[in-house]
Order: sequence, then C-alpha cells, then structure tokens
Amino acid sequence: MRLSTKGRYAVTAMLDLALNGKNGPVTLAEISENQGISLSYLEQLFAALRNKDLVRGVRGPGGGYYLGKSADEISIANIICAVDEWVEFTRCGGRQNCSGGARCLTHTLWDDLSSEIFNFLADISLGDLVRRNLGKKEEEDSPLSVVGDSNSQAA
Amino acid sequence: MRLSTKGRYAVTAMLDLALNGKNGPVTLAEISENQGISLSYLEQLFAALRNKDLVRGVRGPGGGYYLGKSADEISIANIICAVDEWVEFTRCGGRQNCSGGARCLTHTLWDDLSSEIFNFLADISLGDLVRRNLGKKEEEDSPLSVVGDSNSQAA
DNA sequence: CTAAATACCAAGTGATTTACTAGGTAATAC
DNA sequence: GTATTACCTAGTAAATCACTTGGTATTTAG
Repeated sequence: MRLSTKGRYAVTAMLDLALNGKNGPVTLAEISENQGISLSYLEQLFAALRNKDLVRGVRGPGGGYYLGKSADEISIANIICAVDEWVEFTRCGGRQNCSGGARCLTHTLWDDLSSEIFNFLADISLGDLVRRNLGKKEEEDSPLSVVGDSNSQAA
Repeated sequence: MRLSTKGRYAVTAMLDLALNGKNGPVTLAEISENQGISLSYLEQLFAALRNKDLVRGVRGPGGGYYLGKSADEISIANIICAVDEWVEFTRCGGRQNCSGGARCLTHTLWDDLSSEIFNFLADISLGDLVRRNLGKKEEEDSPLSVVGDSNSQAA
C-alpha cells in the first residue's frame, strides 16, 4: 500500500464530490476552488478514477462528475489504488535465491503488514466518511465522535 | 501518515535487526546483504533512526547496531515517522479563509482518517511482528495465522 | 602499534514522481 | 453557434528515491 499526498488529493476530491454531488454533477472547477487543487491536476486524477469506474463524467454545460457507484461501494483503498499505482516492493517474485533466507522472512512479514493496512482502508467507504461528517455537523459538540478525538496525535 | 517505499525499507531493515540481533550487534553490511538494500542507503536510514533513538550504533570490529529500546516499545509508526518526514497536507493551518467552508470539512475528515491510520500502525510493534514470524516458522502449516491469509489481495 | 572493521558523514546523481501550466479537441446545453 | 464542460497531450521545475563515491572517527584484533 502506497500512501502519498497524491492519494490524499484523490480522497479529498472524492469526498468533496460525495458531499456536494447529492443533486446534479459537480464540476472539477468547483472541486478545484473548494479544495485548492489545480484544475489540470484534478483532470489527471479523475482520468485515473474514471478508468476504475469510480467516477462518471458528463460533458457540456451543466455537466461535471458523478460518483461511478454508490458512496458505500467505494472504499478509500479503491481510491488510493486508482491514482497511486501499486508498486511491488520485494524484488524476489517468490522464486530466486531469496526463498528460505532471512530475507524473505521479513518480506513475508512486510507483505502481511501491507495487507493489513490495505484491508483497513478497504473497510472504510466514502459513505462512512460522509455520514461521519454529517454527524459531526449536527451534533457539533456532542462527544460521540466515531473516529476518536484525533487531536492530531498523528504528527 | 506518509507510507512510501522508503518507510518499507526502514521497517524491513528494523525487522531484520530485531530478528538477527538477539546476540550481539548486527552490521549494516549484513542487513544490506540480507535485504538487498544498498549499504549507503541503509546508513542514511539508520542516521534518521538513530536520531529518534530507535537504534544504537557501536563502532569498530565486532560493532554494528542494536535496537535502541525493546522491540515491544518500537511501533511501526515510530519507524516510518523517523525516516519519512511528516508532511502537512492541508494548506490552511486552521486559520485563514478556509475555516467554515466546504474545504475544511474534507480536510477535517482527512485528518481523522490520517489519525486512524497512524493509530493503527502505532498499535503494531516490532515485537508483534517478530512473534508473528516465529509463530509462523514453528507452525508453518497450522492455519492459525494472526494476520489472515493475506494471499496478496492488497494488490 | 598497526591494520582492519565498523559506524558515521557529506556531496553528488540519474531516474522517477509531484503538482502544475499551456494548449489544445470533443461533446452538449442553451 | 457559442459557451461550457469533460477529455487529452506535452512539457516542467521542484522534490524525492535509491544509490555511488569518497571520505573521517572509533574500536577491536593481532
């Protein structure tokens, strides 16, 4: 699993689309304005998202983008994998002199960890994030946050 | 949370160190040989790890590296944060015209998600991975894997 | 005391990625 | 028909990646 700023841009843009696309398509110009991402960069990201059927574009005036499927069917892992091409880390494709050595021991461990992270992100859907956000908007000061307090201990 | 190949190199190297460092220090030359990582690149990674007290170096013949603390006290998040400098994603540092707009809504959501991923990795220690690996070595074909089958569905 | 082994350090490098700009073409609503 | 939108291609400065080169500092073995 590769998790870079590019993936964050994509997740952020998709979140914006999910939040604002309730009635009618959302233009990339709006997302660009909302999220402060350059229009052309968004076009590149959405080309990748379109290839994976995560979004659907409509041309012409009044056009824009819809989600390609329901927000509940789109996981964060889907989004990140669409724009951040998966790169194979281990050089030994199972074969080679690597098998059996101490080298593949850690490779296997890393692969397991990698799967765990992937599954973690695959379990969170765009719909989850939207509901989470709406809940926050309405309760505002209710201490019932699903995601924990998240006072940026991730720094 | 930034998760790139650089972080994987660091985690892999630390895993190698934890597995082979039971008696006496492990040299970077050994890790380089075991894991197929260039010696000088390892030196750079270990410089960062040393700064965070995750490893301790011993010079001279018979020298090498020890873990800076017990494997149970070192989380995967610790390792990745040591080598992959944390980059702030949102441009609005809380202030600015951003607050209140639809922009910060998704920013907040991303921050929450980011925290979740961080906490997830902060909950896995090097010691966990080592025990996981030893378990696998001894049971080999027992279907009691802690991490699931992980037949690379993360691809 | 000397030589070898190791950590430690600094500079540079080609390849790739990032986020962007520029300059289009294609389809559609009005 | 014209404006608006998606869609496409090429290029680019800056950063990052993984590595090479060429050292210096410290410690052990002999």
